[in-house]
Order: sequence, then structure tokens, then C-alpha cells
Amino acid sequence: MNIAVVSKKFDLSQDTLRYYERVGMIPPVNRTPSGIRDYTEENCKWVELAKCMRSAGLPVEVMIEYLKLTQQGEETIPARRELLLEQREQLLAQKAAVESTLDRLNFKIERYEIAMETGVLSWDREEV
Amino acid sequence: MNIAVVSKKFDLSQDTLRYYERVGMIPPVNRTPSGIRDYTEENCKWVELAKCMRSAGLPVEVMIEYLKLTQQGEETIPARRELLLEQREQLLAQKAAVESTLDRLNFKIERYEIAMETGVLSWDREEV
DNA sequence: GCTTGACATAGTGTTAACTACAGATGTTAG
DNA sequence: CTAACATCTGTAGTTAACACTATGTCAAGC
Repeated sequence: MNIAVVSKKFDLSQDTLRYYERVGMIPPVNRTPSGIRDYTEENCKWVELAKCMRSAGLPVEVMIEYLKLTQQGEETIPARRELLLEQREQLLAQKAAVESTLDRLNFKIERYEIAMETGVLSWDREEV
Repeated sequence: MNIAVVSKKFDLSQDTLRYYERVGMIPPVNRTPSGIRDYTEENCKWVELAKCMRSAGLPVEVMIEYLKLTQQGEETIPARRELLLEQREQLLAQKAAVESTLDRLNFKIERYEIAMETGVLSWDREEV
């Protein structure tokens, strides 16, 4: 699978795919004898994982660290677990922040809709 | 309330508070005759809203736009609602991404914990 | 009244995560 | 074979959201 195909498959630019590889967020991709990238299924799985993590906002740096650990064999399993636990904490906090902001948005949207119907904009809790 | 107090109250740096004001993310803050910021309760509510939105990852640009609309009177209520609806969509997408990544993390953490007990690392779905 | 520390503005620096070339090399259709 | 196009490496540029620095003013304690 060449880079054009993978780019379309995961909706990531070719530049981004090369960037992920260069910084070590995914392992080195297979090459044809002439040096053209030829992604294996395994390569694709890493790309997909990277995209998933990034979409949730996990730093590139963290994926680089995770990849390093996986490449150092099974004795790094506890360290990998630790790393993932930390990131889970981050994500749970992130989720809470998103949910609380969604509450705020819903409240405001509702007030605005009432205002559009009745002509009266009333904040009945601490709001601006 | 001076900037030091507000900074502590919301755990935002003084630089950040000044930055938010400068770019128009919150309205201009009251000043003493000599030019020192003197935050009112209303000012604080804007700071708190700004912090909430930013914590969920909504762009500064969006808050600037929202503030502008609120300052143009009640005829912008439909536009404000539109803006908030868009951001709600963003946040729902963000929440979905976070949840799906949390699933991935939980799956991996579990495998690693099993591996640490049994010595066997088994991926039973498409994973790296 | 003088030092000291908080606050002011203005401008520059930083960091993360891409993104956009440029110039060279490889590939393919006719 | 050659034109046209894809991919390569390496470097430089961009953007968002602050953080830092320099320099100047003001207010409070002694």
C-alpha cells in the first residue's frame, strides 16, 4: 500500500504520515527497493492507532514514548500500563471538562431559544 | 478585585487574563483611576466562562466572536444560538473521540494487566 | 520621601503539531 | 524514450495560545 492510499484510507495528509513516522510516533514503514513507502497491515494499524489517540488530543510525545516502550520488548509492559493509566486520567478529566461545557452550552442554547419565542432573555443562574 | 486575586481565584496566570482581555475574549475590565484592573463580579463571570470554554478546547476565536455578538444587543440572539449550536456539535464529536479512545486505552490496559499476571500478552482484536 | 513590590504596556520568544515548498529521484502511460 | 506525475528527503514556514522580558508607573510601609 503506497502513501497515497494510506492517506486516503485514514484521511491524513501524506505530509502528516511522513511526519508521524519521522518523529517516531509510528514505526519505520516498509520500503520498496527504491525507497518508496509500502505500508503493511501492521503499519496501518499503527497509523490508525496514532490517528485515534491524536483525535482525542493525546500528545504526539506520548505516542512516541509508547512506541519506544513497545519496541523494547515485554519487560516494558508495566511501564506501558503506567503510561496508559496516566493518559486515561487525562482523558477522563478531558471528558469531564467537555461534559460540563456541554451543560453550559445547552443551558445557553435553551435560554436563547426561549428568548426567540417569547422575546424575553432570562438567565436564571450565574451567567453572562 | 485586582488581577492577583482573580488569577488565584481561577488559576489562570495574570498574563493569560490580560491576554484574554486584549484579544477580546472577555470584555474590557474596569480600571482604577490609575489604570489598574479592578474586576467586578460581572468581569469574573466572563473570566469563568472563558476558562470553562477553553478547558473543553473551544478556540479563543470562538469566544471572541461570541462576546462580539453579545455586545451587539439582543438582535444577535439567533446568531449566538447558531454559534453555540456549532460548538455543541464540535464538543459532541470531541466527546465521541475521547470515549472511543478511552475504550482503546481500557482494552490495552486490561491486556497488559492480564499479561502481568499470566505472562501472556494476547491481543484478541486488531491491535498493536 | 524613599524603597520595594505589584501592576501596566509593548514587543519578542516558545511550544506543539503540523504544513508547505524545493529539488532530486522514481514510476508509468503512450 | 520521454513527458507527466508520484514520492522522496530536508528544511523552512505557520498557527494557536500563551510565556517571558524590558521598561515604566503607582501605592504602601517605614
